[in-house]
Amino acid sequence: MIEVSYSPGDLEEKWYAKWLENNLFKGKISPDKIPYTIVIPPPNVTGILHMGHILNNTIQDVLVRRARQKNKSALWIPGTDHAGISLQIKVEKELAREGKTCRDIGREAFLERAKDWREKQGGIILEQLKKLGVSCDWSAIKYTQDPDYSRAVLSTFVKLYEQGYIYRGSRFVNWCPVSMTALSDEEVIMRQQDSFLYYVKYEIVERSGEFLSVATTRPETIMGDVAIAVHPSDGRYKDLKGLHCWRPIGREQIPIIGDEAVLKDFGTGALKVTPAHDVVDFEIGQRHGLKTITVIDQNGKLNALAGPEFEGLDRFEARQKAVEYLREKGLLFKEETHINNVGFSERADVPIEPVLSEQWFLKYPRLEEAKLVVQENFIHFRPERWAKTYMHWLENIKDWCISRQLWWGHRIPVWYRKGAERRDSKNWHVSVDGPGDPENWERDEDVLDTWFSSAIWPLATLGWPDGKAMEKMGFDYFYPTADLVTGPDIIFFWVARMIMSGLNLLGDENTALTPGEIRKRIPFQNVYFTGIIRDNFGRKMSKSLGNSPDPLDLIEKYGADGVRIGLLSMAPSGQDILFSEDRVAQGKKLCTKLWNSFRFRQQNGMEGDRGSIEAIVRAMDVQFLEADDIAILGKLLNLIDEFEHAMGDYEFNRAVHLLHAFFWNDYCDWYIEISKARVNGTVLAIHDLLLRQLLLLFHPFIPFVTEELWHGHGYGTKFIGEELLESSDQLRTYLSKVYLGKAPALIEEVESIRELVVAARTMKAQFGLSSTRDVKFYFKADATAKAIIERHLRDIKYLLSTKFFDETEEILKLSTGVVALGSLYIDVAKNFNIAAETKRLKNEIDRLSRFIEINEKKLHNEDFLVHAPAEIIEGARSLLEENIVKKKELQAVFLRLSTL
RNA sequence: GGGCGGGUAGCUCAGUUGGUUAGAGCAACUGGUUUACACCCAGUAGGUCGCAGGUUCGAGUCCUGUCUCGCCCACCA
Repeated sequence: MIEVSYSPGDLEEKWYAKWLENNLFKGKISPDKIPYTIVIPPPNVTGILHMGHILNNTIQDVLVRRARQKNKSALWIPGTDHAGISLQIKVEKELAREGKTCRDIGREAFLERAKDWREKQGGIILEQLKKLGVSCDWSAIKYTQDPDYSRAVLSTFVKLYEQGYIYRGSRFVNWCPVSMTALSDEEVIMRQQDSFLYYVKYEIVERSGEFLSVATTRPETIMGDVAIAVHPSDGRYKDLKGLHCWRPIGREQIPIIGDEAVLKDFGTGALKVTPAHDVVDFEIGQRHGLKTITVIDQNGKLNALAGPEFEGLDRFEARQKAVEYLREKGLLFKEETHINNVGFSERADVPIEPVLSEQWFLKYPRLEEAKLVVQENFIHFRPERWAKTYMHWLENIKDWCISRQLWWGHRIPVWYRKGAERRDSKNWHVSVDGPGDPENWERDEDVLDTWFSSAIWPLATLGWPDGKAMEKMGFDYFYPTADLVTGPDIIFFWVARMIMSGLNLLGDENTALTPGEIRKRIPFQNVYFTGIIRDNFGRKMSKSLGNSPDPLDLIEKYGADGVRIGLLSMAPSGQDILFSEDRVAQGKKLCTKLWNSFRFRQQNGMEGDRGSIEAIVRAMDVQFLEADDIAILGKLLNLIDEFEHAMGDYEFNRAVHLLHAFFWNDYCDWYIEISKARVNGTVLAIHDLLLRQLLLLFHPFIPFVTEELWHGHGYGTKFIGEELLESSDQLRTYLSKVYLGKAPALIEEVESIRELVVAARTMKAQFGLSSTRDVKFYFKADATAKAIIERHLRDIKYLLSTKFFDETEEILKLSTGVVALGSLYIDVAKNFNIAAETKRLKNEIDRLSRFIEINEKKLHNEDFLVHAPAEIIEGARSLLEENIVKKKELQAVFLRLSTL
């Protein structure tokens, strides 16, 4: 038995605890079952739960629960990510509030604080996810800095180093002057900036008083200029080649050179060459053997080489100062507004500085194979179009700067011989455990990019590379994982890198990648990219905008089930999602409605055995079966087929919509209502069958309420999550005595009765008659239709609240409704408004006339008759006939009206 | 500059390989407590499918162009 009212809060907490107690989510190695594995995209330990997590994890939970229903052995591995820069920044901010910096307290103390922080706060997000009902195997939980995981990360580094993919080099990198670390290209966000283009006068040494105009957006780097470059073929500057000009700040002679990299049509066609602070300039410098003058340090401040007036200034203050200086000296031709693209540091949100520095780089392994596995659908992207994005990235890929000048993270497993030249690899020791004589070595100070450790998530969560751990976790059984559910925003950061890691790190390096071998190595078979959740104004939901509702508040208000199904119903596959709380409210309404439909069943007595499908079918007495019963069962079978199809295509919103429509419109609004006119054991058994299957179908989406109802109605003693879902074929077998072969015809029959009832109700409503008022109805129909109507007479009368629904030979009443089965008449003398009714009829007749005209033309068109398939022509023909009859009927009434 | 996605009812979106009279939810309006549910029931109204061409017997659906919004990629200082 179930309670009168649905209150999600209590029952959700109750069932989640029971599920955990009974180890329902434990991944088991069962050789007789097909494995189904998902690894969670590990949330940042610094993150707070947002709507994106809710969507993402609901989808994963639906997939995992469905897998269990299909008798697969499911394993969903949860975990968290140590969030390198993000946590480092958090701790630094905490220190700043205490008036300290990380350098004040030193590396060891800093790491202690970071660990404290993560221990206190890092688990919160997973605890919050539990409220959503996620069926993760919590015994398999993993954190990217667990000792075994860290070893896996370092092993990966060592292996890639040994394979020759990792190297150390001095290159231009994206430098974040706030975090004081190098970043990968992916961590740089290009933004359009309104800025100024300054045209600066460079006096020509050999021609005193003559100036060259050079356009720049960065006057603060003038002190680092080592040349002025023009395009060799630029006629304007032909005669200046070989001459020199005066650097306007830090006055010195610099050469005028020709270089193809210069664009003639930008600015004045003359480029100031500042090799230390621009990649193109650096390359020009290399080509011409120019020196490099660094005037901006790694903290974003100008140094002594910039001159005493600029030393110590921040780069943006320096820009202002340089402009003022030039203006005072009359060395500015002009300043114009200019929109340029500036790279920003993703985390610190400041412009990055291109800086030449010594870093560790990774040349991506298995690039070609990584393209192939997606192109050839070894890994299936959904929606498929993301494959293009993926390919484009791989085709234009550059080596990955993996070292970070941070403390929080996996420290690079490289040691340098003390006092020896670090650049010489002879003085390196690269291993997971370090050198045997540590006193002679010093370890690299830097840590690895967080994404470097994320790249092996599907491997290391399953114990890789430790043989024993792999066996314990069932690596051979559970790998590769089945579905990865994530956002397209991390397709480069994470998805692509996982694919390359799997292909490169598993198996023997020299084994050919046959299709079989590829299938063993890929980390997942499907990648489902969710949409990004946006607010009502189309803005991305974010903390800073404060436009994201707190998921926990929503769960409090609507229940986890309501939030889950509401969110899925608004999540079209692959499209961004406009969040609306309204939809979540509808999710709860659905749960409430489900609850109440069970109460209807409950009110009619709960005797008998409902513990299995067999028992329920046994309670059906064939002689009491009516058209409606067979029709609704037939519809259930159709629903299951369509539902399975939608789920197979990962179209969750369509699947939810199908369930919703069947449950609400077909089951509640129709079948429950007509059942009220004839409650008997057979009808109740049909209700039980429908309710039971609905619970199973709904369960992955709304696990809590379905669990409660399952037990409340005694459909089984096991948890609903342990039950297998019957296919439509299996159900057809169970229901073999129910004449399901007749279902298609009966579904159509019931549809025609529904149409008739709707028309009759509309007639009542049009005359302002209460839907409960007992009005006399008359109908006119041919013999076949009459037989159908009479078969459903009891239901019709019940649904129309009328005692009188009878045949008539002639048109004797004044209002009419025409449906496929025939014509309906109603006596409405008292409420009759001739004008209104005439107008209604005229509109309807006009509409039909237009339709008839178009279709007659169509059916007289030779080309149509020749080309169109038979069923289309037949359909058009019968529809035309139907409408001609309708029109005639209406015209007859119309004529009658006009004689009054 | 290149690529991708969207523009269908007031709002949010469905609309399978072209094929019967373009659908749903919300909002609006009208009427309703009959054996679950007012978090409900019954009904009404509302759309030249961004625009212009083209292909076709037939186009929301395919092609071309165009406008518009959003996202991703890209070292014009």
